[in-house]
Order: sequence, then C-alpha cells, then structure tokens
Amino acid sequence: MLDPRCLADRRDEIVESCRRRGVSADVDAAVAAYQGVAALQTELNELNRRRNEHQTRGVGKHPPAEREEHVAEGRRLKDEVASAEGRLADAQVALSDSLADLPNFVHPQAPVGGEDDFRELRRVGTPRDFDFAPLDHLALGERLELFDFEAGAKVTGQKFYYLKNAAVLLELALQRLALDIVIEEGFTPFSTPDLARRAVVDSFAFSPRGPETQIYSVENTDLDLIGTAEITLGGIYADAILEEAALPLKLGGISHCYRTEAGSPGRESKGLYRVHQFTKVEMFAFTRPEDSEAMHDHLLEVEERIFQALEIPYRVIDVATGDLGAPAYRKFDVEAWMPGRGESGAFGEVTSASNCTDFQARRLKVRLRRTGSKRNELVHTLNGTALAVPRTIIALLENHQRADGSIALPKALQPYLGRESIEGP
RNA sequence: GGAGAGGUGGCGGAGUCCGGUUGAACGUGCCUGACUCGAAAUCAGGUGUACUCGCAAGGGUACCGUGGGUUCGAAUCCCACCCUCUCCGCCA
Repeated sequence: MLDPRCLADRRDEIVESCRRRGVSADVDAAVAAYQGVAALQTELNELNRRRNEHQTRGVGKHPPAEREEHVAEGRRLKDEVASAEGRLADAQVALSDSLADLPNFVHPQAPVGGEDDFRELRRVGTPRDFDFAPLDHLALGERLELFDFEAGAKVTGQKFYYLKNAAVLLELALQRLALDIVIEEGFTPFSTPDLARRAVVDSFAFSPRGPETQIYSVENTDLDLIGTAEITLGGIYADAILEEAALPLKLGGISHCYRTEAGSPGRESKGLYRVHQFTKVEMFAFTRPEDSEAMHDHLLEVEERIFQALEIPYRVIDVATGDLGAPAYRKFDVEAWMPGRGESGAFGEVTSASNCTDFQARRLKVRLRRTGSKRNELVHTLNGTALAVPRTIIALLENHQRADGSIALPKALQPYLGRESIEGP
C-alpha cells in the first residue's frame, strides 16, 4: 500500500499514476480518510492522557476522598474513550479500504497503455526455420507420452494434468538447472510451504480491480494454497527490521503454485499454458531503496541466463502501465518463442520480474535500519520468476523438436537428464 | 491427535498466585563520554517499535505471543486462537 502520510503531498502524482494504469480510484477520499484517522488518533491520545492522569491519583497512597474523586472521573472518561476508540476503528477501516484501491506509483519510463502497449526491449536468439511442419507441445507430448490431461481432468479437474515418462525427469531437471543458476547468482535456496496463512497471503494479494480471487482456500482452516512462492519467501521477513549490512537479501524458492484461473481454456491458453497447478523456481529480493532498480535488472539477467542456457529464443518486454499488478512499479517479462502457439508461432510469457518498491514492504513491515540513523525506513521488494516448469516445457519441446517428433535437449540440460534427447516412452 | 509446561525489551531473566505511579527489576550486550600512550578494567550517561501533535527542540499515546472480555485501572483476572518445548500415540 501507499504511505498514507504522503497522500496529500503527492496527490497529483497518484492521480496520474492511476490514470496511466487505467485504474479509477478516489484519491481525495483517501486523503480525507487519513486526515480523519489522524484527528481521531489525536483525540484518543488526549483522552487517554487524561485518563492516565486520574488513574495515577486513584491509587493507594492518596487520601481516600481524593482517590474516589479520580476513580469517578476515570469511570466517566471510560465511555468517552470507548466512543473515541470505536470511531477511530471505523475511520481506520475506511482508510484501509481507500488505500486498498490505490496502486503503486509507476516508473516514469514504463510505457503507458494497456496490455498491447508494452515496449520491446530486445530479442535474443532467432526462431528456427523448420524444414518440416512443427507440432505444438500437445501433439509432441502425445507422441512421446509426456502428459495426461484426461487423467488430470478425471481425477482432479479441468486444467490439471499429469506429467509422465521423460516429462517427469524433465520437470526435475529444469528445476535443478534453474536452482543451480540461482544459487550461483547468490540467492539462498529454499523449498517453501505450498500453503500460507490467509493473513500472510492477504498482505501480498492486493487487487484494486475487484475481488477476482485467484486463490484456493482450504476449508476449515485459515490456509490458502499459494499462487507463487513470492508469498512464502517474502513472508519470511514480515515484521523484520533488517540491518543495512544484511542487504540486499536474495532468496530463491522452489514451490508449487496454485491458481484458480477462472474461465475456460481458450486457444491462447491450451495445454500446459494455463493450468491450476505448476512448479516454479522463484526469486525474491529485499534491497535498500536506492538499489532496487539495479536489482530489477539483475533479476532479469538471471532469467535471461536461464533461457539462454535452454537455447530458447525470447524477447524482453517492458510491461505497459495498464498491465502492471497493483504492487508493481515496473515489470519486465521474458516471452519465449513458442513455434506451436497461434497460427505460426508466437511469443508467450514465461517469466516476469517486478519491482514493487516499498509498496509490499509497508504492509509486510519489513524495514531497514541504516547504520547511524535513528529513523527506520522501508525496504524495497522485488520478485522474479526463475523458471516456471509447464511453460518452459512448452517452449523447450516446440523449439527443439525434430522432424521425427523427438526432442533434442540443449547441452546445459543434458547432464541433468543423462541423455541428449527425448525419443519416446 | 492426547497429557503437561511455557511465550516479557538485542539476549538471559524477574514480575503474573494477592490488578494500581512497571515500557517494565536485575544481569548481559551495544553506543557515547571520563580515566589511559592505547586497550582492558572501572565510573557516568544513553540504548525498543509504531502512531500522533510540533518548523524544530520536544511533548503525548499505544504495545509484555495474537484477538476479544471484566475493571476507574490488566504483563498480572476471564475466554478464544497461534506458536514453542517435554512425554505419549500415529505416520513418510
């Protein structure tokens, strides 16, 4: 969330960032709500001060008559305090509702517009020129008996799947490859829980565009299945005060991700492209405010390094303001070339790196203690996908397929699989 | 899952039975100053977080696992929940 104290000062800036995002939010209502809270807080403080004053004189060593007087006054103030507390609580709810509608600021260089208005930063690798008609991952998977969507649907539901045969090993190999690179880049590896307390999930899942929940909840518990290890990694340091020397803090997490993905699978999201459960290696970083942009670039570099190792052509885009999540100040996506996507191949999102500045940190209460400074400040948080298994499998199969339907494995992956290609079951 | 014990400031650890001037004894760590050529030891002072008022200096309020309740007043009493430890059971 935004700093309620900066609302009035930065009002025009906030209005502008909402405009660029295409979000309608009542900034002035938030300003007013904050002022209401501050006024009530002051009022309550004063009442408490008076109450405390009477209390210290209503104690044993004072003469009984005087004592009675102060106790009586305290009794009277009790109602006033209760009333002020009630009004303050209401005002705080109003403020927090108002704040929930306000997304983060946007980076001045982020392209303004909707989903299609991204800026392409670069292309790496060249899509192959096939001398045969390339298949999509579903057809390849069928030939090689890699997936079972029917069993997934039967046992669990639509958009669930089984991996089979070489795909099982491939899933492990991809995770390990990504993990090894992430560790080499200085991230501390974690294997995280796949569930988290609702309260923790809520401190990440800010959706200013309505309660379109993406999250599965577990009945009769206060647990949700996580949509990303961002939650379980970032949550580790909730409420923490980090020493300046401890930053940047780089975490790498491996977890399953669960997303309800309401709506039926269309042509753009067939097969493994959009599924309810998948395995992902995630990166998360806490930095000093002045370091977050460099860290953002770093996360992107690691993501690119992984796709280069996999010899998959991709492009990097600077996501348009209208397509940023509420917490993101700026977001870079890596889109891999998928020969089986669309009519004759298309780019498909495989990773995403976001700089959330202090937006998440404020709710998570992750602060930074500067050496020598007495005032703590908020850290910046960033997250990036190292590797999401299903979409990577799509790109891998489709790009490295051979005329006979087998798959040539990139060199970097071969040691993890102990073979040079996937020939069949 | 069952039985028991417990969650207090950076750490250790009082206080909780018998509610009151306790943001919290004591110890330790840390910072500053004095002494010293320097260090140790010693002495003096300082040392949590958040909110709020204030240009500032500074003032005020809240916080003893979390959330409710009783009371003029709660770290202390009551209820619920979370977590940790020990023992038993169960399980990969």
